[in-house]
Amino acid sequence: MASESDPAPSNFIRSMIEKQAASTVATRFPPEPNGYLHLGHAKSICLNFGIAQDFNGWTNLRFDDTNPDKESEEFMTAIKRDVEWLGFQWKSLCYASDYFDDLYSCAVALIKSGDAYVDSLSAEEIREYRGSLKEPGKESPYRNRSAEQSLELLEEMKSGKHNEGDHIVRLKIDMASSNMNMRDPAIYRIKKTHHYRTGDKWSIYPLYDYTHCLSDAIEGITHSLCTLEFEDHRPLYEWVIEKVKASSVAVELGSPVQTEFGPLNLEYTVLSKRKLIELVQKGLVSGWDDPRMPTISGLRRRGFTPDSIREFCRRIGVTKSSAVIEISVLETVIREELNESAERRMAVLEPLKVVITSLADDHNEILQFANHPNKPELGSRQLPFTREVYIEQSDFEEDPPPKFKRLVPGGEVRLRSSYVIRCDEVIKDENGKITELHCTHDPDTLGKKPEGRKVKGVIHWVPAGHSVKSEVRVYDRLFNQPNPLAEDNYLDAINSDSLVVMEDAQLEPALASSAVGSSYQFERQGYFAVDEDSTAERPVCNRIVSLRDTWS
RNA sequence: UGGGGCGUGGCCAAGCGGUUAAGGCACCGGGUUUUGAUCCCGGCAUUCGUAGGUUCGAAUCCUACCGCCCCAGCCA
Repeated sequence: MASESDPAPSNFIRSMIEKQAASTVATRFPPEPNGYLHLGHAKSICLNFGIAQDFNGWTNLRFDDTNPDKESEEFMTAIKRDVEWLGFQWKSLCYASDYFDDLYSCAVALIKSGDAYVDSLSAEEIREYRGSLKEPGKESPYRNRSAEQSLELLEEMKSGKHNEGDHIVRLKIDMASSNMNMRDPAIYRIKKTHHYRTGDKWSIYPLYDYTHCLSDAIEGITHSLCTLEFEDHRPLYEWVIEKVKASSVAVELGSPVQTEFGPLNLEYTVLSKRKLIELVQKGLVSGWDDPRMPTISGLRRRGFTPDSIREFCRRIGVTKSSAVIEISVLETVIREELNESAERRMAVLEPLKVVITSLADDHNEILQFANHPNKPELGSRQLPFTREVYIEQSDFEEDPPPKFKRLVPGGEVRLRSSYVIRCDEVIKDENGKITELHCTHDPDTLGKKPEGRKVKGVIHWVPAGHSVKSEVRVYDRLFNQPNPLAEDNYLDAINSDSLVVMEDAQLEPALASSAVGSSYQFERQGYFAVDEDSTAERPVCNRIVSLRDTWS
């Protein structure tokens, strides 16, 4: 497992910073509070906070709250929790809305300097005037109206005198630019929505391209790291800061530099907030923290740890290409961590009763079980061995496939940390369904190999009268396609078997009072975490990940 | 035939003119094992999208071509 001493791997951003020998490295993680954080954000968080840490700098958490239609306090709360849970501390908690007054002053200054204007074209007209990828746009007839007139209209927009869509503030750049972002981008729109933080003060809200760069500059961010899709926005980012600096506004601005890195893509899932919102809203998952979701909260509930997610981010690297990461990378990081740290327990997910006829009805032999096969310091626990036990249905086959090394009629198998048993009789009901097995045990096999023969198989079990009935939720990938977006509709690729509930699982008694969130290895099956749906009478466990399986 | 990016093994990814082309995941052996787990040992790119060129020497420099991604929200 990765330790704190594992150095962050080299990447192009770190190399760049090393060459710069900058005095400070100031970054920010700037989510819009319109949803929950997911693995893609984790990559950005680890990059932004990690790189600042390593260069003795700092990182702000900034909510990009410029679109009150979609944003809420619930999301801000969840985001803060997730960043902290991942193990990072921000220097300042900031909000783009903190800068609304400054941003407005800057807009006034840009109008005065002739770098912005109020346009009164409709949205459709603006789209037509914008031209296409291959054809230049046309200038709005309002583009050259006087600064005084624009200022007057802006003031009216701000005070709510106009309806949404009536006017808009645009930068005056170049309608013929080959970069669409430079064709007089909009920077303020009328929106008469209550804002969680600023209330009803504003009836205009600034747009991303205008807000983000200035927010970075105001906070003194040195390295503004974002994903590849914003590459085309960089010239605009720089243009805005330069023009505002050249104006006479009394807003102090630093000189942030935007650098873009490749977004994270993970097989068998989707990592776009819009689509995750859709999954939640359509009820295709139980919520943002559904253990199948690639959200931080979903992974946490599933049983992933902050360390494992940070290690995942370390392993995938940071480059300028859009990587598609195999799911095995994620599975491996949590397996590696839990293999070291998780205590072993026995649990039978689909029970089959076994009667050991060679034992007395009241046989109750206390056996000792190591909590970890390679770590004696983790201690041991006791488990009674009784006449009736449960084994896994899949550990018995009347007609076994080749190389099957579990229990078969007339065959022997080792009950884990206990005795070797032989299957004497298969009991079935009138439908031919196996209801129980009658076996005999070899009393001379506790802690030693049987005489004169080899028993290859070892299976897990629980004592029938002493086990705890519980619900075990076996999760699988949410989509059945490596790339759900390759479908016409990605929802067609939803895996209908992504959750299988084992209603009759039997846990060994030591698991009865496990704390919510604690995780264990259920021997031979995988790693499981105790879910928050657990009750005192009925624990609920989530399968985090199966054990590696080179047989089936 | 608008602009911006990216192409190193199945998936990531180091590499920055001289290395036998790191490492991880995956996969394939073999050993240990009372978890078909773990652990251990071994294998896994004569080659860096393709074709030319520069150079004593190229994944690294140049040229052309090919492929993939992003951009026409009053979203971020």
